[in-house]
Amino acid sequence: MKGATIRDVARRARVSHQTVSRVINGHESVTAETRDRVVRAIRELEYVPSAVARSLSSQRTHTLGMVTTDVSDHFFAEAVAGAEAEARKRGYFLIIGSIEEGSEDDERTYLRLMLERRVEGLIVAVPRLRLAEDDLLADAVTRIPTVLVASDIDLAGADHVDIDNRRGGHEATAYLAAQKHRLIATITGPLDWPSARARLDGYRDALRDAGISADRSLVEPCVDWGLDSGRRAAERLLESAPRLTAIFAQSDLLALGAIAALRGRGMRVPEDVSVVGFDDIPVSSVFDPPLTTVRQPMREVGELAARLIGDRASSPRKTKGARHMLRAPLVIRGSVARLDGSARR
Amino acid sequence: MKGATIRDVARRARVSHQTVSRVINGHESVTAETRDRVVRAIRELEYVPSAVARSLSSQRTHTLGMVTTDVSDHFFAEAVAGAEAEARKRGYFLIIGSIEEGSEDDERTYLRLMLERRVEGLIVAVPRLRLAEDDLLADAVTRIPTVLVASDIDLAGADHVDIDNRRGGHEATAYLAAQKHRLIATITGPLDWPSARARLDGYRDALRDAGISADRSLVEPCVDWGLDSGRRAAERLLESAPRLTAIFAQSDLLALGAIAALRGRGMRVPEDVSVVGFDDIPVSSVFDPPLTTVRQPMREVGELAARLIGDRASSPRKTKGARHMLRAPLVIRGSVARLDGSARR
DNA sequence: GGGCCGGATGTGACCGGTAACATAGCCCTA
DNA sequence: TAGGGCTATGTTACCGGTCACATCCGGCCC
Repeated sequence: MKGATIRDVARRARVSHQTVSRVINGHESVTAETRDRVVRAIRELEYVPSAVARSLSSQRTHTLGMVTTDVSDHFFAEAVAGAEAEARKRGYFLIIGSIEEGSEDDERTYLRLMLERRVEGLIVAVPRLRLAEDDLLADAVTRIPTVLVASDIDLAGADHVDIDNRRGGHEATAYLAAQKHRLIATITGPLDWPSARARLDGYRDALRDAGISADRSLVEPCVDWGLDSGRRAAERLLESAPRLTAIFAQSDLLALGAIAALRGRGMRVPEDVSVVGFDDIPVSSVFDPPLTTVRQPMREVGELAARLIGDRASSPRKTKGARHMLRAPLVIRGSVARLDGSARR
Repeated sequence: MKGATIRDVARRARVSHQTVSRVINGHESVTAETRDRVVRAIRELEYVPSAVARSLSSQRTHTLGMVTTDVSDHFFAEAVAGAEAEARKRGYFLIIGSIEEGSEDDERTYLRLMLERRVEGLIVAVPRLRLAEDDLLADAVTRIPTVLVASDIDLAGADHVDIDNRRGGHEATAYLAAQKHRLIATITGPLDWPSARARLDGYRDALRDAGISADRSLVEPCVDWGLDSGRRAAERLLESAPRLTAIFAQSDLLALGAIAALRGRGMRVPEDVSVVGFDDIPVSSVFDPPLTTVRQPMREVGELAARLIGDRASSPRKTKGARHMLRAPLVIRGSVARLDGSARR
């Protein structure tokens, strides 16, 4: 019998539906003998309890929702994996809505869907959030615990989790400066991403700290974070600043693209130009040269987001949301050379 | 009012709850005037309909479930993204369960959860499925449309979607043979993955077709698909078969690891040893040398899986499941050199 | 031996929607 | 002008669980 209900089971085991419910939920106070009869009936009828009905009557869905940028992006996939693991550990099920560039569905649609499904917590990992003033999101925050990931909008009542991009950008640039580089260019991601702006700020901070004056021709923004953009950006940089000796690229892919372009021009990395990336994607370590980069702990970001929600859900609601910054440490490998006053080109 | 229900709205708009339901579902036969009153009440009460209640009474969840291997693996993330996009296009919501290596939760747990949530279709993308004889999965198949992705178990009634790994392995190897290589080694993934075995079969087929006799010392299996494994495998190969001129690695990461190892031994790629990978991950094209590899259309796999389920759900149930093979084409780049009888080492 | 207690089980309402049918106007036609 | 049919709306049951409370029964205490 396919659509067996709790009452079907009850009838077969000749008990009340309530007793079946007790058996399912491992309640005390059921005779071993009765339990057996019920368990057997469940098996015979291939009964699978309905989470839908349970949710309706118990008013609990044991579900968290996560709205994210396209999961085929490694970065977000990691965050999802982290959040999922943590959620499951706490007895929640994670449902995700992955927003594709160019799809009709946007974050509002997903947010709405999740609210309708009565998720008990919400993780929003959409960096280019256009919802700043959105009633829907503000509304969600008043209903359920909400965590914003990698977003710069400040939503009262919501927790925020982010990578310390500014510090990461600072470390990368400072490291290059410490290796005696002076003409340090940077290839940024799309500047409508808060993370791109923060990394750029870190870059500028570090130059200032090192007593290097900023040069606008050394800053090259891209429309996306991909390889091709990195390649083209490097080519533009070589036009505008042919004497640069180092590049801080805001993503590993941008860095790899830049390296390809440099090689195409007959330059060696790191001997002629040093390169630092950002992300630490899996291939970075085997690239030739192994890429020096800033590691983003995305998995931990996801975990932390889920944990914060779990905490909020269980404890009496704390008043205001905090901003949690995870450090992105510099991983030193082989794509940066020390610039000695002597040998260069 | 936070927990407003359809009846609260009805009271406020001074209509019956059924009329509210009609407005929500865009039903005809509601006066513009009445509709206005209802819409206003909905807004004032910040009413969000409950998908839970709706599902219970309508017996429809508009939800597909996808159980997959860890989504932080690029390969599966792509498949998820594809399935999600297609599902949404058809009005379904995709909920995913991402199984982590070493976590307590296994596919059975997730399968169970999805069944409880009354998903209307199921995509199972767990290559190393231990469920072959599992009652739970067999049971699921009888209840709802099910698609198995990249699995070699044959489940009556379920559709199967897979990459044509055997053909892919054949193409890669045949290409090397066509470039006059004779001592062609292969680095395989874990042989408990069906895809690894199929690619190995393709490799063997191609050798046979080219009249090259198989040599067991040229086959090097790995415990995972990662970089380090590729590196170590290449080192073992150089021990056992120092005169090899080509390697077919069953994943791009294995290939990149192998290339790193070869370089570590002072060998050039492709001049001394040619390498072909499998996957076509994003960095393959910018690697130095650009990697010749077999492209896996994972996104399409996910899309197709979702589409098959949608079709099944809407049309009268076709009897048996079909096996759909997607072709994985060889992408020729720069990591393979033609071996002329003349110059070699 | 009656009353009380607590464990095992049953009863009925309820969660928030949808479905099916009922009803009340209203217009149209014979 | 009565009856038929259509439109707008209301009424009630139902989906499949959980919850609160009722009931039954045996044992124990005084």
